[in-house]
Amino acid sequence: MMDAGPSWTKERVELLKRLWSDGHSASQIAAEIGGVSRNAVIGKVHRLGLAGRVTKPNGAQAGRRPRPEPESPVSVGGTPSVVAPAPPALALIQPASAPPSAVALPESSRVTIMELRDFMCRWPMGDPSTPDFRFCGDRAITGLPYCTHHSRIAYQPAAERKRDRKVVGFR
DNA sequence: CCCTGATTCGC
DNA sequence: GCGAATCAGG
Repeated sequence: MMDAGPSWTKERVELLKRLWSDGHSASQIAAEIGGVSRNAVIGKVHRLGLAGRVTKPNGAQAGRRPRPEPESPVSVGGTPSVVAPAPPALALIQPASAPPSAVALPESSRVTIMELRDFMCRWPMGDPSTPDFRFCGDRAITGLPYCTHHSRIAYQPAAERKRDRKVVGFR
């Protein structure tokens, strides 16, 4: 019987259209239809002109592919030695203007970056990528970015470590 | 690392 | 036309 590779039959295309317009993702559709990869689905969607269900702001659509460039077969396989401009240290940001509820600060409440003040502990709490990210906000030790509690955590001396020295190698 | 869609290009 | 590879981004 029919065992040829399940190509884009009319039925499959219609199913694709329906699922796509229903908001299913490409991988979901691929799994639903079966026998095709999500790339195949995406490719088909584009060929059908169904792409761009949601118009994103500024046409800031995902993934662009500028120009891979095959790489010269003749050139020597040299080390890229790419320049790494990465900044040496992460600068902590602090608000220049006064926070919403300035003056009176609760002793121990977490603060947002907008509420963070010079004298507040900058110990990060939570996931910076989530909206509930906060800083400790307690009174920081003068001259240090952290409160007493977090300073102890941040600046742990190498003490209490010399005991129990096991024989690591020869001697 | 998981996921998303977009794009390119050899087939 | 097809879709793997590769990309950018959440």
